[in-house]
Amino acid sequence: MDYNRLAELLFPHITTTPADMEAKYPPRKLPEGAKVTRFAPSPTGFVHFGGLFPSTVAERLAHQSKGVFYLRIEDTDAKREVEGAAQGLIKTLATYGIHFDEGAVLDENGNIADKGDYGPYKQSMRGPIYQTYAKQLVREGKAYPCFTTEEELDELQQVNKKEAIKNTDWQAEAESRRAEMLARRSFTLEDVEENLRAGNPFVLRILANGDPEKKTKFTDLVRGALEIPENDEDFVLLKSDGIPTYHFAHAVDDHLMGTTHVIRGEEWLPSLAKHIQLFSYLGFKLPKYMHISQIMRLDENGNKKKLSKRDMGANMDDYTGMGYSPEAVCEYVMTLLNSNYEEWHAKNADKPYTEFPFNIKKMSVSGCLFDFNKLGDVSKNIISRMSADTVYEKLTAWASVFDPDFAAQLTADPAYTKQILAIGRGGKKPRKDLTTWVDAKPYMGFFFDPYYEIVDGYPQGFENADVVAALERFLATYNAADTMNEWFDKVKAIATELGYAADMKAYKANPADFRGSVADISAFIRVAVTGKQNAPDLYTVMQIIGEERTRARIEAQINNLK
RNA sequence: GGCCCGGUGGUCAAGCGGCUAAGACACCGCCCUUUCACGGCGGUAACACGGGUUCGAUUCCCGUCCGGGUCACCA
Repeated sequence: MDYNRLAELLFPHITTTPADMEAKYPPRKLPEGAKVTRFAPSPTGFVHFGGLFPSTVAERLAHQSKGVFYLRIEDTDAKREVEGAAQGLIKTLATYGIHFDEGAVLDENGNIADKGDYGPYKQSMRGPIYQTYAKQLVREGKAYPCFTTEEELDELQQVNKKEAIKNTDWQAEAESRRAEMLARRSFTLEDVEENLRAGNPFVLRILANGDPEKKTKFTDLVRGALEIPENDEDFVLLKSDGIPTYHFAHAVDDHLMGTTHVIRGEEWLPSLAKHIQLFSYLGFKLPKYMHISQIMRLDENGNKKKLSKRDMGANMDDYTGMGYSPEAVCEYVMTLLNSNYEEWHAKNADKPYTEFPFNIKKMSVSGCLFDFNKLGDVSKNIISRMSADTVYEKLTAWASVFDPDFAAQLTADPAYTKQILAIGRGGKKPRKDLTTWVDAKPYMGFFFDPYYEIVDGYPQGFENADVVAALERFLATYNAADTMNEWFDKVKAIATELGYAADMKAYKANPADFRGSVADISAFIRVAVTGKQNAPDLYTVMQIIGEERTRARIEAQINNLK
């Protein structure tokens, strides 16, 4: 067969050569050891937790090595593309600290633009580049056109219909596919000319020369030594619209763009054979690969499943609404990514995670379960270390979007709100009341009159009259100017007066001797003032709320209970 | 079903031929405490199984089992 002729037939409009491309996209000039990595999402939806993973690794590796981290939009499947998804991706990634040096960026109008010398960074704009290499492969007899239509193929591939998967005769399936593939390979130039004249679309397939019985040794940076069977499948390089498949685009782009480390999910491992073959056909140097294990969730049968779009916690845009700050999520990701992160963080509590020396060798090979408990713990610690001012800013920013009514309360008197937020904050052992911003309202809502309500009720085992008696005495002696000790002494005096134990030890020794304890008296007052049985230090709370409102709340309760 | 990857407590995980098998989260108990939140102390709980190799296997090899991934003109 005259392959040059075939190439001209197939790609008459392509006049560029691979050499032209190499000249246009020369190797990058970077210091020794600098890594070039990328994140290459397809704009089909939101950023997935499972996508934040590899992108965090890629970002860390590039920036830690003074290399380049770029964004490439893999929009080769027009059918699945979602309007505006690429823009959303960029914004979401940015909130999680994923910033790109190069590639697709948002311009001032919010549109996707290119930044850097290796573009375009949208694959749909790179048709001629791919076709240049495609033409070359045809010339070399390494790729061929296939005029079999998608519909015809579908009939052969009932295997991929999920429902049929169990009843499939795999043996027969494989054989018929193999036969089909071999049949596709035999054609004449005349066949091609005829199809072309008839306007029939074709896909370009690789002419696979591998023997799956033969394994090639391969080293993955996270998984170590691997044995990859050679590829013998004539997979598609160019779809009938002239746009490449992932495999082909991966080879051409990562070569031309100078990617040194390909970081992607482990679902790509089975395709690795194809990529090795392609790079070899194209005469490209194979980049280093890291296949990151996936994040899992538990299904109803207790089995692990890969975290998918619909799962809780999958959509990165949801975390904000759930009240998690991006720092918390990033730190949680780090704990999963590098097992020694927590140890480092314990010693460097004040440093941002970006200073952590990220190490490929510390990455886990097996997929881990998403753990909200752990995320919560990380988040709680982060919030506890913030200053009252910082919490005020973040909380009000969050509330202004997700709970405007609450935001209005919080910002009505910033000094007041900050006083509340300062309770137990600072010092070695700060309180850890807030796991997420969502917790703030139930925790501190009672400080604001509109949210004050009796939610817990008074302690069990007491009559309303008991509560009223205690509250009335308290009101009679209450002086907002008292110190904490004076204040509590008065509470104790009330306890004694009403037959409650003022001393907890004495009460615990002989509970039957008393009506209750000073703890109960405190609880009565606490519920009256805060509406809850659990709250931060009562004296402090009353100081912040102020004498007038404290009295008003207690009086209202007395009237209510009478 | 073929191929590939994996298997240490409920979860995340240290471990790299010799240890009473770390630590963190979660859970439970005790202490502190007028409640809560912290903090302190302690506890329950693991090397999937069977064969090798070896003086000795969680660690190396093989098999079994289990789990995951993948088998498109999707990425």
